[in-house]
Amino acid sequence: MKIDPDSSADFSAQIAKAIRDAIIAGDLIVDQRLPSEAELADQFDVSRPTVREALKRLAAQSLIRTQRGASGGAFVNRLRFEDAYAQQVTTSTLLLSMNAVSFDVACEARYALERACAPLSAQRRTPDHLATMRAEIHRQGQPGLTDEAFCASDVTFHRALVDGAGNKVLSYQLAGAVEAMQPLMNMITFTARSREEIVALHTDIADAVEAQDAAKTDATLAKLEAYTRLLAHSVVTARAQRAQGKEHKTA
Amino acid sequence: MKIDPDSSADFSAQIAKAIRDAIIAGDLIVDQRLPSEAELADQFDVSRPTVREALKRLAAQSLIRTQRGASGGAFVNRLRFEDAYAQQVTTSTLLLSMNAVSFDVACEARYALERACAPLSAQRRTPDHLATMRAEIHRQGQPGLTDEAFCASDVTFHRALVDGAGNKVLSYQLAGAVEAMQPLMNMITFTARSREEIVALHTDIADAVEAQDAAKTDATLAKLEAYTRLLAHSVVTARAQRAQGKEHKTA
DNA sequence: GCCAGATTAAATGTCAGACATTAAAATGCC
DNA sequence: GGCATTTTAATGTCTGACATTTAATCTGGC
Repeated sequence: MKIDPDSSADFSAQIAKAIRDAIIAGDLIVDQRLPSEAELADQFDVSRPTVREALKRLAAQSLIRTQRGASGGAFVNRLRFEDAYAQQVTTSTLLLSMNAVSFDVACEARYALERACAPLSAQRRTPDHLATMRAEIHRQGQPGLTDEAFCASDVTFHRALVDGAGNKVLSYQLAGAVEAMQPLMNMITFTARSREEIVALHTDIADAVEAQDAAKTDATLAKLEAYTRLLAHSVVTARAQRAQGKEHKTA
Repeated sequence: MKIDPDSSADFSAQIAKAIRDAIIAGDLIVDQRLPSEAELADQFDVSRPTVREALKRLAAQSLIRTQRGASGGAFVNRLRFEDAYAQQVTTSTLLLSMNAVSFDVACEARYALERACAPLSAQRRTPDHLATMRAEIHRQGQPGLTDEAFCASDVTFHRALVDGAGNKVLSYQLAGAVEAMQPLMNMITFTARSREEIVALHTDIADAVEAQDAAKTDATLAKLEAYTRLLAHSVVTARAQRAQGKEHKTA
């Protein structure tokens, strides 16, 4: 592992890349200890602060963990699904907000992926998953719930549906798609009427999943997607009308 | 934004979190310049190296970029889909390899997600996507292709299929699932016979997508998934037999 | 011989100050 | 007014030191 002093990239970025590549290639295995910062500084012929910057880059990606004290150091981290979830959600959320992704595009992606899980979930869901779904449906029906709490419960409901597929890779991939939608969903005002409608659809989904009816689960999810987009569009339309009203006033 | 000197976490981790949260909350907007390192060091009451470690953490997640020189500094980065792809692929690859995810689980997730895209792709694919798919099919039929090159072409083919859906969010989510499978796929030895079979299925998919036949696209993908798993299982079986053979010898 | 407590050592975490390098902005000259 | 030069403000890097944490080691008493 060497770095190029003439490269335009920072030393710390080059060192981080070298170590990252070694981890991906399997040259460094899980729980293996890296050389101490001083030794790495010697090896790469840079100072310790530079090495530290590189290690912090890797720590930010959960690729290593550090431990203080004697027999401490930096260790290759076993990347856990839970760690990856969090990063995925952050990244997905920022992607949507920073790239002006429309509600329709995000919604389409989310439901397309979720419908991919539905047949598997109908087949394999456990009583636990069903219980979570029922509990969230009940919560969603309670009056006095804020829109944010309603959205959060919605996320939990859909995660239970996805987790029902019993495939950790799928759950991981979907975590981003479902949770990243939340800020967009929060723009919607959920009236008593629309909550009623959503709770009814959620109930249909839970029933279909409980009955292990993949086709009905899929069909109901399609309905829910259509209804969600309808709600979002009505928000946009209302907003546009208000804006036009203002325009008339100022004109 | 403040940090807690009594917290068990590093200062640099706390500072990174504070800035990251500010970005997610929208308090810092895209292309906005952060205070200089010296100013941040003053604000948080830490030294400049500590601030730098925090900034490197954020840079590793592509949340900021830095520029040298006068009127340089750290700027909030617009997180691009391309940047996010790369991180997704790295993370997904490591997740699979470090958590001993079985071929079946990964394969199931991948095809479930891909089949979610298929109907949309059949509907919206452009001539460009079809051309890419045809070109890769042609390459896959050429003799003398290494297994690695065959796999790489396979990835390109499937990415064209996914991109055909014309939904950047879907493409982003799928990038990880498809590319992360590559190391697992590379375990398979593709015989002339199996390549022929795969090329035939790919051709069927391209035909179905060109004909905008969503049902047939989906059905053929299902066949391809079944065949891929069959190939993988035969590898596992062969390996087990060899192991048993050895056992007999040594016994 | 064994265990509890004190000591030591090795590592990361943090700081201070300095210099090098870069690139934009200000300046001055013609 | 335009071009070359200088200034300046920022990041990138280095050195050396001290603080803190933690495991291993040593030591003394029983």
